[in-house]
Amino acid sequence: MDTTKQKTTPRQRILAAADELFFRQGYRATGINEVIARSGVAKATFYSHFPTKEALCLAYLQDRNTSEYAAISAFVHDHGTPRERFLAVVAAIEPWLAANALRGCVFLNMVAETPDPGHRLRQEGRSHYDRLRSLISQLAQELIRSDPQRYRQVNADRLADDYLVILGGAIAMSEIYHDLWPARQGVTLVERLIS
Amino acid sequence: MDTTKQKTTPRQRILAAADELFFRQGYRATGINEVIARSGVAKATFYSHFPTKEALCLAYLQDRNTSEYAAISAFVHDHGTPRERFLAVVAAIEPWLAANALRGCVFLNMVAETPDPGHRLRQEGRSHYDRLRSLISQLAQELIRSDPQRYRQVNADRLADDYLVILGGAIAMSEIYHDLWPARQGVTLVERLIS
DNA sequence: GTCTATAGCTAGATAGAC
DNA sequence: GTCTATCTAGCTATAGAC
Repeated sequence: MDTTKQKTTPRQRILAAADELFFRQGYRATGINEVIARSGVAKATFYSHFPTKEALCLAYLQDRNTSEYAAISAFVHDHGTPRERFLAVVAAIEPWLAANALRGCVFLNMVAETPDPGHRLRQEGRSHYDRLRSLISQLAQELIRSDPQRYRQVNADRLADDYLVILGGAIAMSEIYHDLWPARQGVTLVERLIS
Repeated sequence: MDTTKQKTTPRQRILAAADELFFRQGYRATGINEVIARSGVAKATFYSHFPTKEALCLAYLQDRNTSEYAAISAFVHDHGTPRERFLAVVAAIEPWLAANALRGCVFLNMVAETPDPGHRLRQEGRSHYDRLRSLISQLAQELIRSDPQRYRQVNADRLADDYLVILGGAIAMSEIYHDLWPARQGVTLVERLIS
């Protein structure tokens, strides 16, 4: 049943239901009827907002892309020093995974269900990690500028590539083991990158 | 019985078809009828070997677990020095992903389609990475023994945890980007672990 | 073992009354 | 916008003739 308030628009309720069900159960495992039932809209209303299930999924991924980046940006900028901000991206993984029942990354899970590399649903995942990579690269540059002598041998872009691999591994292995130790291991690995 | 008359048994053909289709398309996206058609067996024959689709999937994952570990072990032992053998595990990722159309890891993809942490299909993935972790830990111990002075501050188990996160990230990010650069980045990251 | 047929269900998507 | 009814297609799994 629908627990959201009546003041939300049908579109918002549909997207909220899709976000929860697609994330928790997976895309193919979730029927469109289930999304409709949970969002409390009529079937015709759903199809007036989204022509297909895939269109809904794309909108869901785009919303996730925006909201997750906003959340991680906020988390980063809650930290003071350049070193803390740099580490904050990977440090954010552990609480985030814990709050999401260790279901891993929306985009990694989506890619697993979407073999075609050119598919629009996959592109959203690439976009997500590209934005994270840009953020990390920026933070790396700030870090280098904060102590040019110490980090004179460090290349920001190369560092961002390393960081991204560790970040992805922390998420993927936490999902495999259904445990937070890989997320914590990821933090120490990134710390070592700049030690 | 004379097994030379028929080159492959129905069970082998079913498993070969499942391996290709489940891996390429995903588990839920693949219908059991498709598996049956491709394996060239009758429907009743299929159900005499496997009671359910899920049972087939479990057998497929178990076979993959065995064959992939055997392949990576062989690759490792083709290398001479302890350092080369240690690096061989992550170095094997790039050619392996290339040979598998960058479809990533069977077990990571399976986990994405299986939310329930206690599900049998998920346990096979944990088992796979546990075996890799044991192998890496062994190779780390050999490496340390080969030059105790140089590696006196290295802990084999801790090193294996780090290695596993990098390995997982190399695979996951290669799948996201549909590109081999994360796999190559993984090699340099592991090299840095022991430098 | 093979083949066809089909049960029983659910999926995504549409139509019509209100 | 809501509701019910329905279409077509596909799914997993079973049954029966050969």
